[in-house]
Amino acid sequence: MTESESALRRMGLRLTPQRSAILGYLEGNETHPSAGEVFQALRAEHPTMALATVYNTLRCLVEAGLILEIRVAAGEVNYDPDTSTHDHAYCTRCGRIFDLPRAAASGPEAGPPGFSVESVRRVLYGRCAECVGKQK
Amino acid sequence: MTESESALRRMGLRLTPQRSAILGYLEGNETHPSAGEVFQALRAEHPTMALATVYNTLRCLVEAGLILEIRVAAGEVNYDPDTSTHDHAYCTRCGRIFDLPRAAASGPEAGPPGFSVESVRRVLYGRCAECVGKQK
DNA sequence: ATAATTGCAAAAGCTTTGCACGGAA
DNA sequence: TTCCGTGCAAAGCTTTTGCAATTAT
Repeated sequence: MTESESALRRMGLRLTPQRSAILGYLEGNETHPSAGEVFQALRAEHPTMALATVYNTLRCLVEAGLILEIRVAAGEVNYDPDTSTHDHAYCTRCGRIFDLPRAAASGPEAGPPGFSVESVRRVLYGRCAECVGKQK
Repeated sequence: MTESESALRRMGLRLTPQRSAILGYLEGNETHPSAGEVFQALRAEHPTMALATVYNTLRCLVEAGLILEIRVAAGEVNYDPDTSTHDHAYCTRCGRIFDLPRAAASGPEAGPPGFSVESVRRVLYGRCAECVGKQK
C-alpha cells in the first residue's frame, strides 16, 4: 500500500480500486490534469469508471489534503499531487501549467484587517518557452 | 464621456448604452462581481439587456485591458475594474474578495526557463474578519 | 449605408446530485 | 452485515454561439 493509500485510510475513507487508480495516476504526475483528463487517462484501464466517480474522488482527496486544486484557466479546475509550497506558471497559449519553487522572500502573507490566511497561491501568466514568439 | 468610455472608443469599440451601463456599474465597484451579478444588478435599469451581452461586453473589456478577470472561486469568473497592480484575499466561507496592496518585495517574477511572464497573480485564501471563528 | 452589437434561444462545457446496486471493512 | 462508494442518468450552472433585428458611426 502506498503512502497516499494509507493516508486515505487514516482519513476514514475506504480504499476502492477506483481511488487507487486515481491516486496512482496522480502520484508524481506533473501535468496538473483536470477531472476530465484524469477520466480519459484511466478509461482504457478502467472502462467502467464513471466521470462522477472521478469528480467525487478528487473532491475527497482535496478535502483530505492529499492533493491541491488550482484555478488558473477559465472553465476548469486542475489538480496537483504536490502539496508542498510552490507556485505555478500558466501558459496562456498552450494551457500547460508548470511548477515553480517558491522563493524564500515571496512577500508578506497578511490579508485585510482580521483576515485569517490559510494558504497563498501565486500564478505567473505568460508564454512558455515553446509558445514564445508564436502568433495568436 | 468618462475616461473608460473614451478608452473604449480608442480600442475601436462602439459605445452602446449597454456598455456604458456595465462600465458605469464596474467603475469604482470593489465587490468583484461575476457576470451573473453584473446582469442582476443592471436588470432593474435595463430590463431588456441580455445575459449574453454582459458576457460579451465583459470579454471585450478584458481584452481591451479596461478590467481584470480573476479566478479564485470554482465555477465562476469575477471581474475587477482596478487594473493597477494589487493582490486579492478570498474568504472561503462567504466568498467575498478583498483587494490588497502588493508589497514591494513580492518575490521574483521568473518562470521556468524561457517563460515570458505577462502578469503575476497572488491570492490569499482564508477567513475574513466576519467569518473567522464561525463554524462550517 | 455599413458593419458592429444586441437580444433571444439553443447549445456546449464542467460539475453536482439522486438513487439503486455492489463491494470494502 | 453495514453502509460507504460506484455507476448511471439527469439536472444545474456558467459561458458560448448562431442568427435575425437593431443601432452606432
